[in-house]
Parts: sequence; C-alpha cells; structure tokens
Amino acid sequence: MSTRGADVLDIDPATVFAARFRHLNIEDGNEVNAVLRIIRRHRGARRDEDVTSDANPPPPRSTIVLLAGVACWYKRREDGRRHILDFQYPGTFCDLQRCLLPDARDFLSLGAITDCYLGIIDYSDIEKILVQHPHVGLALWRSTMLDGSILRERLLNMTYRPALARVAHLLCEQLVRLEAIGISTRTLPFTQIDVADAAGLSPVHMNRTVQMLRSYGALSRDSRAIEVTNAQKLAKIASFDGRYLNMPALPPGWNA
Amino acid sequence: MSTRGADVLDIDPATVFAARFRHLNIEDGNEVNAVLRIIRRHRGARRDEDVTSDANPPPPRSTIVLLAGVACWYKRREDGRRHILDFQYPGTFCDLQRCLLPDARDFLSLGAITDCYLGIIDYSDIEKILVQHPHVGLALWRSTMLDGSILRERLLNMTYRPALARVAHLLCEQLVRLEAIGISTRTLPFTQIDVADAAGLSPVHMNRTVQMLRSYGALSRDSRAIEVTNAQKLAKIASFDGRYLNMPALPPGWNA
DNA sequence: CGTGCTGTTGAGGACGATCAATGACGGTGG
DNA sequence: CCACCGTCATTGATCGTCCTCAACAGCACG
Repeated sequence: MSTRGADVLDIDPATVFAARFRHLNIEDGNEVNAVLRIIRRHRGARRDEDVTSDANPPPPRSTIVLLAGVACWYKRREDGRRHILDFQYPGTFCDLQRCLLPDARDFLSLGAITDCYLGIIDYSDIEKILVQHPHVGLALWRSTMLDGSILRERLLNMTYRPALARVAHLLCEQLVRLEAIGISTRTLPFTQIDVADAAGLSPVHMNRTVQMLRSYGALSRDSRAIEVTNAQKLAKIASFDGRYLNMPALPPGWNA
Repeated sequence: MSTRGADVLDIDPATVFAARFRHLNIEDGNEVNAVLRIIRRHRGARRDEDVTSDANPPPPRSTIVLLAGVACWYKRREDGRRHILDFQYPGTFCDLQRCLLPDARDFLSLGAITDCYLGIIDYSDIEKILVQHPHVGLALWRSTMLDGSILRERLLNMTYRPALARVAHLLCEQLVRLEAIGISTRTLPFTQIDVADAAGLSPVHMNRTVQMLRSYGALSRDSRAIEVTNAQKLAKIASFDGRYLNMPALPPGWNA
C-alpha cells in the first residue's frame, strides 16, 4: 500500500462534520450530533477500489458518507477510460442522489483514491432526520448546490483552458477544499494518472504539464508525489479565484 | 426580432409547471397551484438581453422562474467570451441558489437566448411554501440534483468527445428536454454561435461541424436555423443515451 | 437600402493525443 | 536480503483536431 494521502486518514469525523455543516449554515451542535448519530455502520475501502459501481452495487436503501480518505465520482468513457468528475473529501454525503432520486440512471461510480473510511446511513434515518431537523435538509440541499458550483467551474476550466492552467486550477481547488476541512498538507494524494483523468488530459501530457509546473517552481522537483511548493505561483498560473467555492471563509490568498 | 424559437413562447405556464413537478415526484395539483400562486410579478426579456449579471443585478430578495422562452446560464471567460453552462427551459427556477446561498459569489449570468417571459417570486413566499409544503422543497432539491446530472454529463461530453459527437450530443439533449415539456419542435432556437459557446468550440469550427452534420443528413441543409431532420441519426453520431437526464418517462428512441 | 450580425470558406499553426519504449519505485515472495 | 513484477513516471516522435486570422456572403432589421 502506498502511503499517499496518509494525512487525510488522520481525521476525526466529528470535527470534519462540524466544520462542513458550519459552512452550510448549521451552527447548532445538536443537529450535527444528530447526523453523526445516524451513522450506525462503517466500512473501509482500499485505494483504487470501487466503492459503488455497476459491478459493486451500493447497499440497498442506505447512503454513504465519506469519513476519512479521498474518493472520487467518476464515469467510464466508451473507450473504457475513467473520467473523474469530482473529488470527494471527508465529511461528504457521497450519494444523496440515490436517496432522493431513487430511479436515477446516471451511471456514476464512486472510487477510492486513497484508502477510505466510510459511514453507512439508512434511508429511514435520513428521512427521520429530514423531518425532525429541517435545517439539516436545507444544509444538504445547499451542499448539492455547492457541488453544482464546483461542477460549473470545472466545466469552464476544462473546456477552454490550456493544460497548464487547467491542471494548476484543479490542484488549487483541491488545496483549498482540503484546507477548508482543516488539512493543510501541500502533498496531494493523487497520482499523475488520477489528475490526468480529472483534467481530461492523457497521462503523457499530464506528465509534461507536471514537469512544466515543476520548472516554474510551483511543484516540487524532488518528490514523485504531487507536492505543491509554491501555492501562490500555482494560483497565478491558474488565474485561480476560489470564490466560486462559496466558502464562508475562503482561506486567505485564494481569491484573485 | 428574429422569430427563432417562437414555439417556446407559446406555452402555458400552468401546464409546464405541472409537467415539471410531475417529473420531480409531485403529483399533487394543490402544491403545483401553490407554486403558481406565489408568482405575483412578471417581466419580459428580449433576446440576447442579460436577465441578471454583474451589470444587471437581480431584484433583491426575489427569485426568477422562466415561464416561456429559452435562457441560459453563462460565465464570462477571461478573454471576454461567453461560456454557456446550461440552457434553461420554461418551468425552471432559474436562481434558487441565490435564495439558498445568499452569499454565493459564483459570477453566473442569466441570459435570454430567445425572448423570454419571466416570473418573479419573493423570498418570503418561497420560505413560506417550503414550510407549508415540504414536498415542494424536496422537489426543488431534486431539481437541483438533476441540474447536477446534466452538468456532469456535459462535463464528460465536452472533455473528451470530438466536435462532431459533442455538438450532436448537445443538440440531442436539448431536443429531449424540449420534448419533456411538451415542445416537439425540430428547429432549435439557437444560433451557431450560441451552440459554439455551449459546446466550447470556436464559431468557425462550429460552422464546419454543422455542415458535417448536414452532410450526414442529421441537420437540414435548407434552413439557416438549426433544424434537426433526422434525430435518430443525430443520436447515433452522439452515442446519445438520455438516461442521465433521469426523466421518469424518457421519450422513446432516446436511450442507447 | 445600408449596417450589423450570422454564416461560410481558406490557410496556417498550436496544442495535445497516440504510439512506443525505457526508467524508477514499491511491494511481494523466495 | 535480494530478485521479480506491476504500476507509475518519463522521454521522443508523429499526427490529428481544432484554433486563429482574414476575408467575404447573406439575411434581418431599422
């Protein structure tokens, strides 16, 4: 097992959830606790494992929250290659859509980027909490909207930006999102292939882009991993303006 | 005024809303009527006009629903070009995010593709209806998720598909979405530039792609407008599988 | 009956994909 | 402890798609 992303495993679910719900306008500790309490079952997933996919159908009438590790939503292209639509960080309700759109035929798979630790919530408990704590429902709705925000920006980023800025932008976003849940590592737990699949580049060109970023001093030359040495430079290359993330408190230095 | 898209103007809001809410799992006519009743003000927008943008801020503490016509969400690229993220059809709550994420700094603009007819709803009425009719809130949450579905598919489509399939796919989606609200026109109310901005292609290449589609018999040769003459051929070129739209009843012939 | 936007055509060039091969590292088993 | 093996990273060369620039045609509207 690689040790990539070890940092994202050392996480306390309660802390992460509290932070995330604060972002979603829930200050009330009782409501956060109510959410934590309905996570009654757990499971792990090894790096590169499919958490849910066509082959591994998810447990029926239950939904998954990511407690530790990094995961991703992806779709398979017709040529078999993986297209990563978004990365997921601890504190995320991964498949609420399955709960709210039970007939969804979206063909999305959830994959583990690093080793992950997951919580399982029964639909019945979700339904109860939505009734008992309407604010939780609103917060989750908000989080659905934030996902949309991220997707829209990614769409913009992928559609017209050249590889260098595109990759830089993608990396900036991941740094900010990690920072937002209290992880301020500079080493991202991705392989170049992961990033290529998320940036819509071939692995070969991805590698050349990484080397370009290294030569600009934005990424580390010494590490095989994706280690950001100069986030400010990276943000500049990307013209990164993180305000689309709609975080109540964007970490300083991340808006254009 | 161009007559492009005249069909989408001849629409009864009540019918469209009923259809859309049925898709969102609301069968109850009372709830639909409750939504219709809180649309107390209206306005029009001319083709190409910005409904909301940085320059035209939206009316405060109120949200917009599209009643007739076609609109689009777009972002400006740094080079000034317009990037269309999604098209909007009648029956859409256009900017719920502003209501739920009041601090959103997403820099999204809403533009009119054709002449549009819009309804305005006060936040206070939205808040009331969410309390009185929790199902309406759920339905709107679902619609947020469906938007996400569409965005994810678009991301996939734009990132790796070549121009021909990409444009074909985009057009197929619009046909299906129009059909779903009862408009089965074959003439789409877009200019080639509109489609280029949505497909992430230069207008020049868009034009060449359109001609290619014409030469395959998928689009009309005789019309300046984008007129689909052979939807099946278009779907084949696109490898279109509309199931991602998660429509309860996908019009026949639209799944691979 | 012009004026502007949209559509059309041609030529050249840039960016990124693909193919192919090699290197480097981590994990595994002898 | 070392040899092996698979995955990931790296490099070179070629090719195709799509962009850009530039010019012109045609339709729609005033």
